[in-house]
Amino acid sequence: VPAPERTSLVEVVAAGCDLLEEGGPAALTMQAVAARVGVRAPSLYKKVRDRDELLALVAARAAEDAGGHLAATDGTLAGLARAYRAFGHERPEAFRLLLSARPDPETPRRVAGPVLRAAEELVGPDQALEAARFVTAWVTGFVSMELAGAFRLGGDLEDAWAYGLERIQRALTAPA
Amino acid sequence: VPAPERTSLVEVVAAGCDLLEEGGPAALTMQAVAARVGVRAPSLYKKVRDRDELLALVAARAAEDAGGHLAATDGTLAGLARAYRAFGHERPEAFRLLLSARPDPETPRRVAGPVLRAAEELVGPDQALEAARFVTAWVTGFVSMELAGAFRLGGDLEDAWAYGLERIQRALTAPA
DNA sequence: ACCTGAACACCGTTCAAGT
DNA sequence: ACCTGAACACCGTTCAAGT
Repeated sequence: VPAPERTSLVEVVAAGCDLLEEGGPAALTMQAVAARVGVRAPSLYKKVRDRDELLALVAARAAEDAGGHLAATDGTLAGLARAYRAFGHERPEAFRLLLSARPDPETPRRVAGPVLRAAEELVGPDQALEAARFVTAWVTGFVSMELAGAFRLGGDLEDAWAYGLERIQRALTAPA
Repeated sequence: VPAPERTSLVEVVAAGCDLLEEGGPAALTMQAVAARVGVRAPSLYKKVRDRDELLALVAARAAEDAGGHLAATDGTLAGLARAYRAFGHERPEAFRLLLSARPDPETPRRVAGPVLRAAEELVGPDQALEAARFVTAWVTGFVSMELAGAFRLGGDLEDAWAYGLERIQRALTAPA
């Protein structure tokens, strides 16, 4: 006797995203997700192999959302950097998860695309990859430390951001 | 009737460090730590309020160890960057914990000292803090992404490292 | 064909009872 | 004064039994 689904994978992943942002990874329990989609925990294993796979799916959706932020910019390095930082401020837990979990190998490629194009615009195709990694590492590190509260020596964070962004642009455009 | 201690806080924290590096945060359970120091789990609560405090102590020791790496360099930005990266390679889990957990506010200050001095040497006292944050963010981001396997577009990672380091030095020494 | 209660192993934590 | 077994609440996961 067939029985209709009472929820869907999309709904489960969405509930996971919400719980993650509301209470961190520890709040993303199978029971909490199940309760949120109106089902009991064991039913989730029809949609998902285990909690780790659910976390990976949540990370993949976070990557897509971050990619959306990037796609909505003017495409300059400064615009992309600002957008990535803004995403980190709006969804700190998703941002952190992106750096710890490994989503499927395809999604990050879509995120890296805009950065790679902006870098190529600035330094040409030969150094585009290195330049993109240079910018990405700086932004990722800056936002990670910011979110972790690791900038503890006083001073203005916005100054540090503007300083870094300006130096990066100068470093990339200056003649060798 | 008094009873002698069968372990010590230092031993407990050391066991925590080892377990963390061997199997990640999930392997750092109270039972595993207890077993490693030859005691039962409830006894740990004589040394430590809860698991979170133990994690914070492990993070603090990781910060001290990282500081040791930095202190053993020539004190240049390049040397400090290389040493911090080397620490990340030797103790990836400790490195990750440093970015997620918050150790006591005093230890990071000792880590930041050498970087701040090297930055001041290069750009003068007015921009020392911003410059130090610039370098630190880049190195932190680079190593984090490296450890997470987030550099997925091929290319040589050592090239990307050298490229970034060289650009940073150029950006900091170039005239405004 | 999905959903569920019950069960199992494991975890963090508490506490009264041992020595 | 520390250590422990037992207990509790919670978690991820499995599975036979329901519909």
